[in-house]
Amino acid sequence: MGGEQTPVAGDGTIGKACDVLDQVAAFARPVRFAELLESSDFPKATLYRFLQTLTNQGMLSYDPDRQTYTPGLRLVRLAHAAWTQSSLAPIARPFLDALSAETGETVHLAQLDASQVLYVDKRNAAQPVEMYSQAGKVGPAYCTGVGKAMMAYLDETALDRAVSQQSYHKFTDKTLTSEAALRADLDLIRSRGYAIDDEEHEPGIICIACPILTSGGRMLGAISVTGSTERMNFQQLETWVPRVRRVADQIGTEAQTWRFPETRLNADKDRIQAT
Amino acid sequence: MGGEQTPVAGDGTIGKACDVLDQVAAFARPVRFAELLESSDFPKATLYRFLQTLTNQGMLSYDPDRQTYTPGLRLVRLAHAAWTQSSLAPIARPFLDALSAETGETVHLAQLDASQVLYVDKRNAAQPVEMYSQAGKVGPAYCTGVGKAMMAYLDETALDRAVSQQSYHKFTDKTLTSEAALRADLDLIRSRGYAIDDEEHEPGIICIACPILTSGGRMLGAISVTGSTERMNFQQLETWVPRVRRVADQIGTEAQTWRFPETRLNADKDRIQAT
DNA sequence: CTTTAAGTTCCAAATAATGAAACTGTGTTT
DNA sequence: AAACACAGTTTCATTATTTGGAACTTAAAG
Repeated sequence: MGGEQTPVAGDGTIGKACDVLDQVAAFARPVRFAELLESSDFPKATLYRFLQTLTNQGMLSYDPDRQTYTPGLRLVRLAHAAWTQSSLAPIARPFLDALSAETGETVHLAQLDASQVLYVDKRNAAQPVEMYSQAGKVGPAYCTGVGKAMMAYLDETALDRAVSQQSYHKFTDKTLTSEAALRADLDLIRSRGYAIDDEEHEPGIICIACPILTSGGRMLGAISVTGSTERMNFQQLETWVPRVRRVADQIGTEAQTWRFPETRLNADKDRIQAT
Repeated sequence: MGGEQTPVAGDGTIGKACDVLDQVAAFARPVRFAELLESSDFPKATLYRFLQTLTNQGMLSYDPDRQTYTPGLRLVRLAHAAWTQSSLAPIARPFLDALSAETGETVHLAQLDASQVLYVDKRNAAQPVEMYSQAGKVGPAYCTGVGKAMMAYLDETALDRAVSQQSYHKFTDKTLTSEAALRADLDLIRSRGYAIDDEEHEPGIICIACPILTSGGRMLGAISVTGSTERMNFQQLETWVPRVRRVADQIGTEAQTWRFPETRLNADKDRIQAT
């Protein structure tokens, strides 16, 4: 399964440290030193010192019983800050609530991270949102509605990089599996103003997605409404397009206008009320 | 060499980079270069390059319109991995569900991170009191039930460090504000097996908390049941202690026994069902 | 058109990272 | 019990990166 390596290499020591973090995260389970060593380009001593330092910093966590590493708690703390300080997710929240209530369908808010789709928030008709089990997930960009909607509005440089970094795995027989096919679809998306995913990632799952843009044309993210072919077809799903586009525009405008509320030094985060 | 100057100890370049991340997160809002420079020990050029590199790595995110930095999306992705790979949170989940259903009160799962309480999971009360804490949030350790429960079971070295790192701000007139008072309470907690928070953090909020320990005595975290003085007193709340302790023990045992399920290389995480 | 502040680049000196090899400790085989 | 294999840890001379004062380039204010 190709493309798990970050060829971005550079950025000195910090870049290497981040690579190690990604590597640990990529295992999707607690991992031993020897396993990491095998899948790593670093020599033993170097990798060892990285793990020591990162663990010491709380970016990794080490289980002495099992002798395994996992991504650390400090990341959770920092991610919480990332989520709340973002100029997109907190703003979009009420809009997602509304959109979810109106459509009764699954709604996603996504951003682009390292040419991948990162789901930042979600409304599922049935289940309530659980922050770190649902948001934070990543998915492919070339075969999802939000992914294509976002890529379509990247500037040329970023687009080239993003397009070339996709892995083009054929999830279904409708998946676009070439750069050319993807670029053609992106052109279509730009002229139409929204993206569709016609079972390109999962059979039976279709969706429409709109980019979130600032007035200056900068792409911030995307939102989508997802349905299943068992319950609906594209005709029905596309009736939501104007609504979704309006919501996307509103979020884009607000995100641009919005200033972070002034925090008084004292009574800002004392509302924890939890022991 | 001495090196007594820096308030924040550094693990070389990586430690410094992490400090910068924390600093950005600590502002709790998008922050400009100049603001960071002012609150930083680093010289201009150094800080500048750190911000460049971290932004480039996705650990920070830069808003070109506003010229501000916030913690980056990559942290959200990594935190998601931290949450799912942790040997505590996923295991504790069903137990929290059960405890929440039985008690009808707010239930927290916390871990210790840098001598602070980090809330890792949470269940809201049936009759939701106004509550702002959420997963990822941090709180003080010296005046919360979970915080004291965890500190009481640290080994001597870690305890000394933790106790000395508390800020001892007097939130209410019942807050313990000295190292001596805290240590005395921790002794009591050890002999009793659970911690109480008697409005020490917020007026009207009381709670009982039990540590989660491995059979080897290693402290993994804590769980708590929180109530409000308007609806109940300690007599009532403490009837839950045996139940909470049993749950904590079960979680501790499972966390120790548990092996991460083998991941098939193929059909691992494609169940995203999101476009 | 100045002036001031904010952000960016340069480069020699200082510092930190590197990694081959040697070492330690633990558990297993002969 | 000695010999071995193995996973993890430490050492240290070499090499590469980081550092930060100062100079430079905008961008806004007077």
